[in-house]
Amino acid sequence: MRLSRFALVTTKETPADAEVVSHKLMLRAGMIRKLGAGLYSWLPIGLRVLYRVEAIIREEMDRAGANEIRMPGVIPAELWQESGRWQKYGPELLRFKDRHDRDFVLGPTHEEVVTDLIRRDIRSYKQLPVNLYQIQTKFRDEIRPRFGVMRGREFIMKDAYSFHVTQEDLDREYLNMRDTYTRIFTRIGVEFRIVRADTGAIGGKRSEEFQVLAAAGEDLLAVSDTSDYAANIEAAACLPHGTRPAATAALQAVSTPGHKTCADVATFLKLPMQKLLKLLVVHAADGGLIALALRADHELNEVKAEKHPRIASPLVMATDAEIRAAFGCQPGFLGPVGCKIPVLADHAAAVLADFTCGANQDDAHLSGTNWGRDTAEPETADLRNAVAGDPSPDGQGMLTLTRGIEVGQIFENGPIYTAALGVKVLGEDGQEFTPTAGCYGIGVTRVVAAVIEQRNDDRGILWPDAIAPFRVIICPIGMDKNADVKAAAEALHDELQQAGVDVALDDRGLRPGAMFADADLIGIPHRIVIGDRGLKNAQFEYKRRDAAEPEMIAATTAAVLEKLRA
RNA sequence: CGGGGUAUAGCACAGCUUGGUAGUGCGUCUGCUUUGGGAGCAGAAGGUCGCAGGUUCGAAUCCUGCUACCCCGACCA
Repeated sequence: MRLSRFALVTTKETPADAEVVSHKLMLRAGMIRKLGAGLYSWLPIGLRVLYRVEAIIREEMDRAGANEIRMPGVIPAELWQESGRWQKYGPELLRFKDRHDRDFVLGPTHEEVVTDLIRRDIRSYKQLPVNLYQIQTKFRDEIRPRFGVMRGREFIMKDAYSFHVTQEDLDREYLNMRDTYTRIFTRIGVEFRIVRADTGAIGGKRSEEFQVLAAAGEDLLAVSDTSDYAANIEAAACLPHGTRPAATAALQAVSTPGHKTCADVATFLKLPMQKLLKLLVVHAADGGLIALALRADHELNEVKAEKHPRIASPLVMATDAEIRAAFGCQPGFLGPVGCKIPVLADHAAAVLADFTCGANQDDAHLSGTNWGRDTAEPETADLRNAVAGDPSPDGQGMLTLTRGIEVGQIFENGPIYTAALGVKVLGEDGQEFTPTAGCYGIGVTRVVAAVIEQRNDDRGILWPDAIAPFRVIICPIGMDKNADVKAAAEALHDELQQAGVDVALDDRGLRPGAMFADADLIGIPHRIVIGDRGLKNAQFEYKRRDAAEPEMIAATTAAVLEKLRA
């Protein structure tokens, strides 16, 4: 490819609204341009990277026995109503009507559509298992799109769905996909970690995420410092540990006028947050209210709360009015003593003794509070987010927290969608049964951003060879003035191309500094500089993008190929 | 959805407080010189100042409404 004919626009300056490195570099390198909030055009240089990522995914999915299909992005609402997600899925689901006033959604994921496909075409157990995948544009009306392509509203996803006769076969395919994803991300050349996950909006039982470790990541991960345990904070269990010390202090009212927040009360009473108990009030599963007791320094884990049988799902926090009706005071002064609604205590909160909590009366707290003595023994549950230093749930080591970018997730859905859509297949025994299913996603556009987050320096991107827009760039110096340089550069370009190497020739006639700056910014892994200086000694200059210094090599295509192979 | 902010040339910004006919840098174009890490000089093009109203002799500037975009938060006990 000759850069003079390639639509490439790089910039020295970064547009004001880019915050994270990958977003800045993608804009500066001319990979993407923004159209609207969370909506991006992919320009030639960016598209090349995207296609390479897609190609690796296709190869590995096909190798794993999956079949590529393509479903529509626009889906009739009926299917979503049938699965129940028309109601369950929140405002992230973009809904609209056609000219006949019929409801449609812009697909954020395609369980319903594939399941419908299966329902129509799969008649016999002999047609199973089957794994269908597509690489397609999805739309999710994110609350807050940000970080460029990392959290866009429109994005490209590889989504795969498998259907099985038995749970064992689903387990087999789940592991098959786990291996496939491992191969995909390894080939792409990014460092990742497989992490236990919550099943979220998709639903189902077993699930793991593929996380690219990066400081800019939006997900918090809890990782054991000794074992291989790793989980998304949403799914990291906090097991009960420690026992409650005996009560020593007497229950005592303390005046805390206007001190509503935990931090405020702790400072005012000169107490550590760990000795303070907070009460959050949420809607209960039975339609009433339920109070959740947590240590003041801990955070409620909404995912865990939602799953608790006594708590309403989705989680709804009580309003100030509801709290006043139930407690007779404002939030900020709530406590378990004399509490008229059921109390569910987090394991860590339940082992507190002599703690301070709200007095259920405005401007007052209670010190020296003890479970069992001043209140009933609370029912306990795991309700909080793990924090650094917690024991690892597998009993080995301590948890540390790090950030990650979720680039893939695999699920065992089980029969939820097949049952909801009434998929019936004839079994070996002549009886109808409902197949069980799994689904497996990769955020293709996000992978591109995640790789950049992990691989960049102050000059630009450092692409791994596998997904670089070009593997090698030729920078001829003074090409327009020097016929030898021009001839050598063009010959090398043509010969590399014939050898199947994806090569760019910078024939734009720029000054050397500008050429080098662009090559570094765009992140091309290998660079050949051809100048009359080197040519006199029959030499090219070769530099790896990540090497400190260039080296001189013989001015032959073979010598260049040798370097590319290394 | 709540809070905050921004909107002026392709990009980044100044000008607005105190109303008077729109500017800087980068980029782009032309010419000459230059050519191993984003060149120098000279010249040039490019703006309905987000949109709609209002105030005023006069509005980028003041007022009202709208729209778009960005940031923070959505755990608060």
